Amino acid sequence: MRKRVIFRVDHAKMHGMREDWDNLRTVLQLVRHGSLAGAAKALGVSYTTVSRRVAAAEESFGTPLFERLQAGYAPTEAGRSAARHAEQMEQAELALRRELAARDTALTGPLVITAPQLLIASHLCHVIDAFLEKHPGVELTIRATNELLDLNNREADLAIRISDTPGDDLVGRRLARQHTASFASPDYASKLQDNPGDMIDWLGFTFWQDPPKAAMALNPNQRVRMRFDDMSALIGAAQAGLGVARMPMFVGRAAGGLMQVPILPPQQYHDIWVLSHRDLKDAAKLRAFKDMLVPYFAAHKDDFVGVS
Amino acid sequence: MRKRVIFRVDHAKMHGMREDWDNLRTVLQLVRHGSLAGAAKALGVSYTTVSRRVAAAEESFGTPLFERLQAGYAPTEAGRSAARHAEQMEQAELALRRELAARDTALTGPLVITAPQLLIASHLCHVIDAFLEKHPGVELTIRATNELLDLNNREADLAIRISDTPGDDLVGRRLARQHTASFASPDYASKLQDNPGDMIDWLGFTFWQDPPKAAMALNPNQRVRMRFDDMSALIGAAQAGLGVARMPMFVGRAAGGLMQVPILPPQQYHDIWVLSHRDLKDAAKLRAFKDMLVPYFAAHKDDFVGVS
DNA sequence: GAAAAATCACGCGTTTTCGCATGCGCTGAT
DNA sequence: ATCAGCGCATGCGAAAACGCGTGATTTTTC
Repeated sequence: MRKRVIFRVDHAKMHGMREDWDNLRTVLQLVRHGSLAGAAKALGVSYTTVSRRVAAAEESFGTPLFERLQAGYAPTEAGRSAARHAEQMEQAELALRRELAARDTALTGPLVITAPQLLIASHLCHVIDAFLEKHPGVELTIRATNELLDLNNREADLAIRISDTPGDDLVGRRLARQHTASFASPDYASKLQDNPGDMIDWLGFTFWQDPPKAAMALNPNQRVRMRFDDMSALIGAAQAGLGVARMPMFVGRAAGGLMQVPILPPQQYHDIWVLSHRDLKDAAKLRAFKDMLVPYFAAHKDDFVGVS
Repeated sequence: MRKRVIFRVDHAKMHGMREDWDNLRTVLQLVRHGSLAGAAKALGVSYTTVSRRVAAAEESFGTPLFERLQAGYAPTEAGRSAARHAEQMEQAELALRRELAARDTALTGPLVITAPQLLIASHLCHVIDAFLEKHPGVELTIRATNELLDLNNREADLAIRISDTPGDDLVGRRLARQHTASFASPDYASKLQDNPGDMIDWLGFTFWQDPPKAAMALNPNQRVRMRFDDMSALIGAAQAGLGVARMPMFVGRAAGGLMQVPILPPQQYHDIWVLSHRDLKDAAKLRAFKDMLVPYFAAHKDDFVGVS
């Protein structure tokens, strides 16, 4: 009895107090965020706890991992090393979570998908509606953003993106080819038609310097009147009749109060892809969603390309 | 204020209750040991805690990891998968601990070395004595065994072994070449000398079938009288005059009451090596120890080889 | 075939951990 | 120059985790 206790203590001591995998996780987040508060938010605990766990980790490793500065916690060389290894541990954990998620054959529980706002509003909402109708047990979260969420991290299980570059560890298939075209309000469109020589006002993105080169070649009397950093705002301006905007065909068609103008013929644009992590390729819920997504886009493929 | 709290909750929920790296460690040990009690002993906690942590892990992953059988906990396929990934996490942790240990330049604190019992008794004890004299701050643990301890695991920091095969990730250098020779008690030795034609009784290891082939070629009148699975026992039998034993030169010389007999000339045997993990090659304490070890063996190299 | 050992589940009292509140130093803006 | 904002340390009460003891069942041993 007594001997057993002693053995236990010896064992733990010899192998150096291994009570600290969670502490390593904390160290990793603290290195990433640089402050107790930031790490605490990421971990969902109070910063007091972060402070304590880090102290415990330093105690366990027998070496300081951070310098306490006024501006926050700065990792020492040892701290950075700890974070590097903790990152490997995190990768292993994420791989495990993916594997377990892939093994799950139930059509219930959480599912996170991400897609561009405008594509959700115009088309995906119908797919989502039908999907939930068919599988009411799925707790669907939709992250409407153009940002590239990290599918490794499982910030999302499935992404619908407008891009040509899937990225590592991701697999996917093309849902549709699409074109861009020029759109304007009916008023502005008829004005253009009636006065072909008038100045054409473009509504562009912040990174546009000049009107589209191909358009300038046809008619040099054009300018960029306003620049936007947001697609919705740009659409609103076009609807208000402020000028001509170049946008994906499906966007212009879905937005009310816009009509296509023949200033520049439809042009090939980035394809629409559905992407998921390789590990989750055959997960039941993802497959079920894709099985509705793909036929939908096949049936509506004309929405995305210009009539020739 | 309120919004922040909500965000925290959402965040944690979305990423699936990541409070469980320590729980994964528990799952790994439970898969390894197969019972709550075994895992608990390895972790230094009570088996009640193991049970709770495993339940928490299953809750977190949303899938059973073990089947509760009468005989213990049997991992499910998901449980085995979790253990595989947890093993990777463990490797990362061990690599980190090695790296931090290597970075430690202080000549204080724990140091674990392992070596064969007989080599410690005859020679290493002097090196160890001098080392501790010079570096009294080092808490030295000596694991006297012929088993191959896991240097990855840091069951030992430094190993002195009689072997030709260092193994992966290990680096080392040769301390000495050595010979084996035949030894017997003085009584038995003089009996052999006086009656050259008599039967020679060998004391061998369990895996010996016959006396050494080279000896048989010189004189067929020999047999293996007893077989041992323990070197100390074998030496004792030789000291008691029960026969002739083949052993490393340094062992026969160090054991009292034995003398070399010319039945078979000294033969090359496995070299003596000092080994450590590649990551720990330049750790201060290890280097300090090696810096005393190597000159010692250089000065005593004649102890290990036969006079020609 | 019965005793002994080992296994897990459950409930209770204790220890540990956690989160909140307060206090202090620094930075940057008004 | 003063004052809000951010960041960390510390103390205290609440909550969670832990270890122990008990009981039921099964496997092993004599």
